[in-house]
Amino acid sequence: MDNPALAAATADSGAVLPVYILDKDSGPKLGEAQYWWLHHSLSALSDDLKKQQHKLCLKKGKALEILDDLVQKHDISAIYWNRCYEPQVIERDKIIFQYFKDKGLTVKSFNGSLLNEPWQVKTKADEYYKVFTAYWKACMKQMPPPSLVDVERWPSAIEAESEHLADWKLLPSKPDWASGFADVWQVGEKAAHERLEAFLCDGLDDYDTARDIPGRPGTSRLSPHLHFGEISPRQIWLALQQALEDDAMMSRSSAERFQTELGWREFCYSLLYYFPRLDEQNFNAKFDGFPWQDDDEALRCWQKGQTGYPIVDAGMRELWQSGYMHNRVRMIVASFLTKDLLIPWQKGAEWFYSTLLDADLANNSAGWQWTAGSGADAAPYFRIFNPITQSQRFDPNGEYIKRWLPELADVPVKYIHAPWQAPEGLRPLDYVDPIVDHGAARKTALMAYEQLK
DNA sequence: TGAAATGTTGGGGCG
DNA sequence: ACGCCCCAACATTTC
Repeated sequence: MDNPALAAATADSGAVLPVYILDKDSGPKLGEAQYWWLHHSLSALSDDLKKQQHKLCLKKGKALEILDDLVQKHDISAIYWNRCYEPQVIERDKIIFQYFKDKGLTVKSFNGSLLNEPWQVKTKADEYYKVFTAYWKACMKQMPPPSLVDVERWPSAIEAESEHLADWKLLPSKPDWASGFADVWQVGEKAAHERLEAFLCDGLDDYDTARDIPGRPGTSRLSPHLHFGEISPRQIWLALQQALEDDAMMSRSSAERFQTELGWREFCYSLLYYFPRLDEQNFNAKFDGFPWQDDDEALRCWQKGQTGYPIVDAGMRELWQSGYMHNRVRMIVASFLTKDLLIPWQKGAEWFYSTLLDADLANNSAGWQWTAGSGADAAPYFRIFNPITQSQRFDPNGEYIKRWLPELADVPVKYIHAPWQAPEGLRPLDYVDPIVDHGAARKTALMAYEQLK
């Protein structure tokens, strides 16, 4: 456990009341798929607290009103929480902070989910960083060695009336589109740490190269756990250092690469903090004049995984069925949406947000702007992925494609990346033709980009 | 954390 | 033996 708010609360008080508030209006934004994760995560947390003779209090509604009610009913004198960084949540929490402070309560917030707070990493000119490498260099130079805080002694429990998790109906029922999730994911703090251990053991050494091969389990798959706070980046950082000490043969470049990915997460949080409209507004204002096409039909093809490009469609099916998509494929499908289809990146970000279990406002928004070319330290617009070349390079045997597109099971490897080029007899019958010609689409995109200058 | 177009080089076939 | 062409392989630039 690495929960500074809880650690401080248990250390300071004679009794604590752990509470989770589902605040749909002004709390952290939840994607549709994430309600499934939230259900299981709260269930696991509740079980863990039970083992300490504590009861998790569940409440739904406006956070301020709920807290105010609990404070009065249970004679509460202090409120502690770990900070969230979504702009609207920052605003909400500022109000809550002041409200209870004025009432004479002790109110404290803590850093539970970042290695560095956004305001701790600034340039010499006191500006926030807009280039990742400079940002990360500064972090590595100044970053304090992370330390974990744990509950040392559980004080007595305050029992409050709790709503029932089942009544919240967070799980989808008809239809149960989450049926595939449980095959792939185990939710909760314990599962998160088992995942980390497994990755450090089997995945880290080869991370540098395997991370790009979607057919292989080369990534950590920790992102949903990180998002929901089931594991902290500090825990990951320290475990990584430990693994390096324990195994002198461990690949340095792989470990550093993985650290850098945590760095990107922090960079995204910093961008969102200083550019609060990152999820809707072009970071680079030049892109405000970009001639995007609002093609709903093409958008639907992309969402359903029916573009005719196997690597794109496999990714979109993986997303729909498992609530996740491999990072390499995220870049490919995002490039396809914004450059081959010229659909605004916000539409892609929205779809990702509603379908990803790891949907995260900072990461998702920054990632989409990065691909679209409008972001901070973004890929230049003319860097257009070729879905066929990418497929050949990173899924050479079509393993990933065949896993998610069963209708291509019998297509020979030679044609798996571009089945429309197969001779008549080998062409799959129940697979669509490409909705655009990549070569032509690329030229159109470059012409559209010219208009920005 | 690209890809395509264009430029350069060097080896082999061939007259 | 020599120059010429072809073109693959690699490097550079351009989008």
